[in-house]
This record gives sequence, C-alpha cells and structure tokens, in this order.
Amino acid sequence: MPPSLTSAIATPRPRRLVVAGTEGCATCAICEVRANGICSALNDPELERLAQVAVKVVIPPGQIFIEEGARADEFFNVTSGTVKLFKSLPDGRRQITGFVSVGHFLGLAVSKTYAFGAEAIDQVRLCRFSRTRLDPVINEIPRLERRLLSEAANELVAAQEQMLLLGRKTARERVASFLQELLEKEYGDSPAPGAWISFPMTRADIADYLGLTVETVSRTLSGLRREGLITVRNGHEISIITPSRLHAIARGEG
Amino acid sequence: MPPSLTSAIATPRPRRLVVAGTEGCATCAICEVRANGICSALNDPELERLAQVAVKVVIPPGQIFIEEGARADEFFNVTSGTVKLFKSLPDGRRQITGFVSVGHFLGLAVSKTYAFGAEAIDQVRLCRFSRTRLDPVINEIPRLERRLLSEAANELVAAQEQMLLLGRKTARERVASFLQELLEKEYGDSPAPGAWISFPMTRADIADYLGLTVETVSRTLSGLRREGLITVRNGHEISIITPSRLHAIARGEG
DNA sequence: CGGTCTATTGAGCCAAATCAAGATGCGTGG
DNA sequence: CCACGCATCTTGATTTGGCTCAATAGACCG
Repeated sequence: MPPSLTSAIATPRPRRLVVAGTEGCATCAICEVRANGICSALNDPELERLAQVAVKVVIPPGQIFIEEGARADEFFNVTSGTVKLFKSLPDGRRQITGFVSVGHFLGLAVSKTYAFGAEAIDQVRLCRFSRTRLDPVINEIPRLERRLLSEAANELVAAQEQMLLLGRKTARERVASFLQELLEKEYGDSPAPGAWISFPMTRADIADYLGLTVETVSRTLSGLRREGLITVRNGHEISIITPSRLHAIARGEG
Repeated sequence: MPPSLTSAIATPRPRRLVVAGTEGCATCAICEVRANGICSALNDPELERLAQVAVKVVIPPGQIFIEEGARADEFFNVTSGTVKLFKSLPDGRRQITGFVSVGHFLGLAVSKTYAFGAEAIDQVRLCRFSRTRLDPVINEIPRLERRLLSEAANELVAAQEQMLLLGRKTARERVASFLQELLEKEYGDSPAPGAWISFPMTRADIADYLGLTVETVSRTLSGLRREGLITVRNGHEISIITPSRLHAIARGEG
C-alpha cells in the first residue's frame, strides 16, 4: 500500500488566500439557512447578538480559506456550497478528512493553529466570526456551547467510521461507503432507489478522501456500473439502483 | 491493500461484560488523579457534587466494558490503566481508533448508542457516571461542559491525524508515527533519547491501530531495530535512540 | 477548434497481505 | 524444578490488491 504521491501532487494547488468577496453583515434572523447548524439552537435576541460579530463571505471554487498550521483566530459557519477539509504531508500527499456543507461549523480546534486546511470545492458562502469576538458570545449563551459539543461529538463518530474505512476496508467497500454516504446526506435513511444525486467533488478528491488513487476510484466506479448497481451521468451525478446491495458492500458483506 | 481478516479474527474475543469490581464511592477531592482530565477543571464543592454521581470500578485486562452499539447510558473517566477503543465490521475486521489512559473521558457519543467499543488492555480503573445523573451536573457547571468541548476538539485533531496516517502513510511511516506518539505521551515534546518506554498493547493491537497486519508490524519494528533507530526489550519496552530520525520518518521525510 | 483539465482504461509492478514454520515467553501443575 | 500447553512474536516464501506508468477519450472554454 504505497502512498499515492501523484494523486496528491497532480492536483493543481489552488492559489493562495486572496481577499474573498464580502457581502456585509446581514441579520442572522432572516438568514436563509437559519434552520441549519448552530444557528438553529438560538432564539431571535441571541441571533441578533451573534449577527453583531458575523461577516458573510463568498469563496470562489478552489480557494483555500483555512491554511493548515495558520493562526486559528477565526471561526466559520458554512451557509452554502461544499468544502473539503484536509491534512497534508510535507511531500504533498494529502488526506481529505471530510466534505462539509450547509450548517457545518468550522474551526473548533482549541490550539493556537488550525490542524487542517479547508478549500472551497464549488462556490461557498460562509459566516465568518473572529475568535476574540465570538468567545464572549459563546460564554453568554450556554445553549450555543452545548450545540458545539454535540456537533463535535457527531464529527468524532464520523471520524471513527472513516478510520475503520481507511484502515480496514477494500477499495470496493470504500467507494460503496462513499456513495452510501452521499445517499444518506441527500435522503436520510430512506433509500430512494433510482433518484439522481449530484456531487461536486472530482475523482481526485474522492481518492484523497478514501485513501486511494484516482485510477482505482475510476475503475471501481466502472465496476459497480458494469454490475448494474449504479448509473453515472456527466461524471458528477449518480443514481443508485440497488441501495441495499450497495449498503451490504459498504459494510463488507458484499 | 486487502483487509486483514486474520489479524482481527485470530485475536481471541475477550469474554463479555461481566460484573466488574466496584470500590464504592470515594470522594473525588482526594482522588489520586484529580489533577488529570475533566476533574482538574473543578473546585472542591463542584467535585463534591460530581462525587455524588460517580462510582469507581476496576476492569480486568481483556474485558470489554463498552459494547459497540449498546445503549449509551453511562459515561466513564479513566483513572488508571490503558483502554483500547475500536470499531468492527460484521466479519470481524477491527480498527482500533485510539488508546486512552488516565484522565480520558469516554462516552461523548450524543446518539442513543455507543458508536465504538472499549476494552481494557491491562487492569483499568474507571469512574463511572450514569448519563441521567451526570447530565444535570453538567448543566450546573458550565466549566465542565467547556472542558468536555475542549477535550472533544483535541480528540478530533488526533482523529484527523490518524486519518492521514491510515490513508496516506507507508507501513514504516505508520510504525514510526506510533512510536513517536508513545514518546510524546511519555515525555511531551522533549525527546529524551535512550529512555525506556513501556507499552501494554500487543502487536495485534498495534496492527489494528495502524491498519496493518501483525507480521508487518513485527517486520517493521525489526527493521528499525536493525537500522539502530530503536532497541526493544521484552517485546513491550522500547528505547528510541534517535528521536529526530524517527520523527522525520513519521512525517514521510525518512 | 486547439488547449487544458478531468476521467477512463490497459499493462506491469511492488508493498503489504497471506500462508506457513519456528521461536520465545509464560503460567500451571506434576 | 522442569515439562507441557498456549499465546504471542518473529521470520521466510509466496500471492495479490491497488499503485504506477502510459495512452486515450471526453468535457469545457475561450
């Protein structure tokens, strides 16, 4: 199981952090994603308090807005689009630790620096909070802290699941797990066989997420297609024909 | 990179949860590990409050005291010994997601059931709290919740590091990373070259932690020994001769 | 319609898994 | 004390799943 240098290096490194578009500070109360993420835990006056320290920003596709190892003095809340979180080795090998989208809170790292990087896959909208300004708000609103704790616990569970995948699953099982995850994100646990799911990440992203190479991901998807388990459209839309079969494969019972 | 069925199955499944020794409820104020873990965040009256809901238990080596998927109605705080946390696939493949020892808090899972299992490696002492009794205490003491959040964030960082290891590192880099981790747990970041570090886990545990097989772990350790980077004594004690070389290997610069 | 990414497919290779002996250590009981 | 049984660890021989290298095929875009 040699490291896949090329898959990581071949990915063109997106340009560095440049100034992202700022949309001014809208009131959170009328935020279109108020029902999602940490904001859903707050009432109107609390949201008002939060709005005072929030700045909405727009990040273009491919831009890194959290640099690994940089000083961690900002938090983010994703309001639209998809973000990839990653860690890298000095020689460029890269592991994507998660894809996150609307409602997700970023920057929980307690240390002085970010332990991971974050890059926009498609166009991403964020609420940005400076740490120094958010901290007192968190202290004021215990429910917010409780919400963060519960979010952290959920992420921990997901991380453990991913460790099982990376340490013990075959390529086929990994790809099936990934598709399964897409399905669940879209439809919860109701299978919805045959519906089209579109995803923004490239094969290289999927490979770096699953600890594989681009070629293996591509080959494995082709295999599943040939077996009639899935259909692929435009490369970035799939339809899962037999969710239960896929689920069995993902758990190693395929 | 086929799954290592044997390494997981060969490991004899320890007996099921039987009644563990109970030591009665000592006051936390005089607890020998008061300075560690969540308790260190509390003052005397708060500890007194905590003591009311805590039960000290002793777990013999090899016993599973958290069953994957079981109802999660208890929390634990490790006061001595070493615990392995793991997730398994239906066919027995196993991934150890972490080794935890004194001061560590277990059971953060927000869901109804535990997402992972926990097994004592050597003799383990725990403080056990029932969820229903601990919840109000957490609500009363915001500092406790903050402490839990910070612990969760730290675990998340460790989990991301482990995903990088499992997804992108070679066997040699994984073993070096593991040894590096042992060294850091023992001495922080001051290298202490040549000192003996003893660890309780077997080669099978290490393999299940690093996503390798027993044979590969053994061979790799032999390799590092042959190269004069480490010395091994009794199989469960090592001395790291050149910490900086090891660290370089762990980061993929070896 | 050429240029540049991104994805697919094929051929060959290699790191780690699997299979197979031994070696070492350790508790138990004669 | 040693002999036995059992588990753990090490080492060797062989196999293989996924990586690497290489070439082609789409997709997108100015």
